[in-house]
Formats: sequence, C-alpha cells, structure tokens
Amino acid sequence: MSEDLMTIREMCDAYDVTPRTLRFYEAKELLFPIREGQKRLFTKRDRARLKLILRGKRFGFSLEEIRQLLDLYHIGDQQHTQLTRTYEIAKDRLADMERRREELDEAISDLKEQLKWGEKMITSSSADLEAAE
Amino acid sequence: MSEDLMTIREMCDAYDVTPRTLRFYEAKELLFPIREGQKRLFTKRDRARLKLILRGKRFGFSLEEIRQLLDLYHIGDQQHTQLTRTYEIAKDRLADMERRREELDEAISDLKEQLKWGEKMITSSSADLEAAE
DNA sequence: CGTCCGTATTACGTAAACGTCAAGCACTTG
DNA sequence: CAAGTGCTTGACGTTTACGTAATACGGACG
Repeated sequence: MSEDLMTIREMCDAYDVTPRTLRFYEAKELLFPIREGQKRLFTKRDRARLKLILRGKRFGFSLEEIRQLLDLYHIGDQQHTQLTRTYEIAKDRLADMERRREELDEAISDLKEQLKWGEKMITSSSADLEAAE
Repeated sequence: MSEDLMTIREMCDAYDVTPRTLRFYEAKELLFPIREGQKRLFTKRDRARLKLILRGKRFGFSLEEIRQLLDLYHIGDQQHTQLTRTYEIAKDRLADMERRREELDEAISDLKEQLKWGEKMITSSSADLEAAE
C-alpha cells in the first residue's frame, strides 16, 4: 500500500495520458485531486473516475456526458427527489448502453461476414462483391 | 423501386443529417455521390456507407478511422498481396471490437450494480457509498 | 419574364479536447 | 548556491467535425 496517492506523472504513466489532460479534466470537474501545497495528488477515487472517463471516451461519449455519468456513481446523501431523478437518468443511460451493445454485436457479425469473404478471396481469386445489401 | 438514387434532401430526411454533413463526408472521401449536372445523387452504396459512418461515430471512431474501416468493405478486385494485408487489418479491427464489447458488458454490469444501490437508497434512506472500489 | 426554391460553392466561425509554449515556484543535487 | 527537475498557471494554437452565412446557378411556376 504505497501511499494511495499518486502524483500527476505517476498517473500519466499508469493511464497513458498527458498532464495537460489530467488538468483539463480537473478544470472540467471530472477529477478532484487534492492539493499538497502547489502539487496535485490523485486519490483512489480519482483513479476510478479516470478509468470511467477513458472507458466512456472509447464509446464515443463526450466529456460532458461522461461527467453526468460519473455523477451517477456519486449517489451520495442527496435529497430523495433528486435521488429518484438520478435513478431515472441512470436507467436511461443503461438502456443507451444496451442499445449500443446490440449495435456493436451487429457490427461485429457484419465484419465477420466480410472476413469470410475476404478469406475466400484470398484462397481463391477475385469476385464481385457489389451484390451485397 | 422509386429510383435507387436519392437527392441530398431525401438523404437528410432519411438519416437525420444536414446537407453540410453529407458534403463534408464527400469531401473527406467517405461518400461518392454521382453528379447529375450540378446536383448530387446518392446511390445505395452511399447509403450503406452512411449507415456505417453513423454507426462508427456512435462508437467513438474518428471519421478517418471510419474511412479506413469502410475501405475494408470495399475489398474489390485488388492485388492478392494488398488483399491479404487488408484481411489482416480487418481481423485486428474485429479483435478491437470484441474487446470493446467486453468492456461495454463490464460497463453495463457496473451501472446495473449501481442501479441496485440506487434502488435500495430510494426505497430506504441514504447511506455511505464511499466504501466502494 | 421575374421570382422562388433547392442546390452548389466558397469561406469564415465554432465547440470540444486537448497540444504547446512561456514564465515562475519548490526541491535537491552536485 | 547554481543548475536542473518537476510541477504549476496562464494563454494561445490546433485538429476534428461540422455550423452558418454570402453568393450564384438552374429549373418550376404564376
């Protein structure tokens, strides 16, 4: 348990991002590193959030969308009404993701189909692929 | 079979994009509408490509990445060596997508877990969620 | 024939997500 | 203590993916 806190450089090495990116995310209120004097120290919570940020980006979410998603994970001691609302948003998000999953499955099988053809074309000769819908 | 060709406006209505977007994609060599005089006419092939473009975007691919992916679907009558190379790229892409699917599954189950907590919190009262890894 | 309407081209504008200096503070290291 | 190393805060630059006029062209219509 080396310290639970990481410097900006350790973060960059660990997650393959630049210092600029981490400061940018802090400015956008996606991360909240603590300050020791001048320097930033990133907590376990920051690391968890960063993972989610990078994951979100890989799925085409904007940083603003990601920020809202992150807030879902911060369901702290809020008011009941606000909480219910948050819950609804989260359910919508989940539905989003499951739609994306279906789409991704489709994309994968499309590409697989394409690869089967590619295989045939490599082992045999060329053909006319324009017939495909 | 109304004509198999669509005007820019018909395309916009059908796929919910702007004319600017379609012209932009053409400029970036993602689409290749034919020209009747001045006007563009989009073929079935353009529509298939546009669908893939929009799908790619939903998964966070840049237009440049999408253009390369689209080329995989255009495995026409190329040279054998080039074809083999293309095939390798396609397989890498497929592996990419399957990794993404795993990640998406993880993201979904994470969010579902979060929702279970949210449920408890709504039906009961507030609690401390900071203990979560 | 004048005037819309839809499309075209050209060009400048913009939001998001950083990159890239410039200049300064805090160690520590020789 | 001078020099380097690492971090800091601005501030301006850049790329991507379009938006938004301004201007012009070609057919349809009253």
